[in-house]
Amino acid sequence: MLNQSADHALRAVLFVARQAEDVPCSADLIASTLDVPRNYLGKLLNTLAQTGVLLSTRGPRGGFRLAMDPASLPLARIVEPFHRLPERRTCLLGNGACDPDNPCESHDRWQAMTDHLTQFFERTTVATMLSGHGDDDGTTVIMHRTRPARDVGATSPTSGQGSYRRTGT
Amino acid sequence: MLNQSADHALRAVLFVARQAEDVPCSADLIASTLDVPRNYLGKLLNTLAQTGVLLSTRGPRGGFRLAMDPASLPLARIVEPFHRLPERRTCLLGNGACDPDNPCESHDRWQAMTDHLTQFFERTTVATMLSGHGDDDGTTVIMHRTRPARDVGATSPTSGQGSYRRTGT
DNA sequence: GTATTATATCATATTCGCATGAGAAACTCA
DNA sequence: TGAGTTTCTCATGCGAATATGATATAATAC
Repeated sequence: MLNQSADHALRAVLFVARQAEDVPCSADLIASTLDVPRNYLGKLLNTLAQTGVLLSTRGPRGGFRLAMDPASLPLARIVEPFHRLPERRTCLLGNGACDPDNPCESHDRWQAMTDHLTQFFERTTVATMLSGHGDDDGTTVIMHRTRPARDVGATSPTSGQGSYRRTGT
Repeated sequence: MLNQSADHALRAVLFVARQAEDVPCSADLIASTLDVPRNYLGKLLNTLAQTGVLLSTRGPRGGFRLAMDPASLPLARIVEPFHRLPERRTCLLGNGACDPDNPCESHDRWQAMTDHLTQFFERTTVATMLSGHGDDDGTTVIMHRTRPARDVGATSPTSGQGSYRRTGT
């Protein structure tokens, strides 16, 4: 489904999101909880911090915490740096035999499937994932981004220094 | 979406399925058409033959043809030897934190997504993929298999020696 | 300001999917 | 039977993803 890096990243963020907001999780804690090699996870957490998903603080009582409201954080934002979601342009028969202007017989069916997949990652937020079992349809669209915005930087959260208000829960 | 091997395999089978039934396609032809390295594709075609998806004949005018009615051939059957479809048992939070008896908060949502994906491959047949654009719902369930049956061997087709009757078209 | 804790970064090892090449085996046709 | 065609099989190369280890850098607490 996802490659290992994306999988680790997603699970790490969900873990961090479940903790109290202002208590950072150390990479050590996350790594041992998820049973992922320490240094390897460190690198993943690092890129998550660079893409503005997590905030990192060094030193004692340091660690990682969410950089934004989990209700505004689609899974795609977490996953994209590690795992390319399928592109709309080419379908199964790819190379020349199929493009949007001159689609092959299989194009529509294949694209319906990949679209479903892509939209799951784009529409599902961290908050949704933690909101219990799937019988409420909290999967409202939060943001539509066509391509990964790589240079997001630590986008300053809505209300001051890393303290957003949790909406639901 | 799929790894390259599964992708090549799928496209190769679709290509073969589009040809006349009794004229085998040589690996050379398929490879050049799909723009895939000859020997690499050969190995893929070989395992497709071993899993009973294709029939291979050697010698002049030899090559590969479908081993069964395309309407009875779900994409999963083609893809499984090369690409593991997601398993139902473990979800996102995997390792111990989540199992079917004691699911995590994210379990249902994640599983709904993976189920959708898995069912696409299990319910969509080669015939469906070639039946034109996706507005008819020809995706009726053909077979339900929970785990890959690796030792299928060349399951003798329904009506004698490799000559099935094509249903639609 | 020094010791401690933790992230950041670099260099390197390992594993696996992808790919290549050469030769063996099987089949057809003349 | 022998030449030609095609799949089959084995051995090997290559590169990216995964993983490890050591050191540098930053923040806190005393």
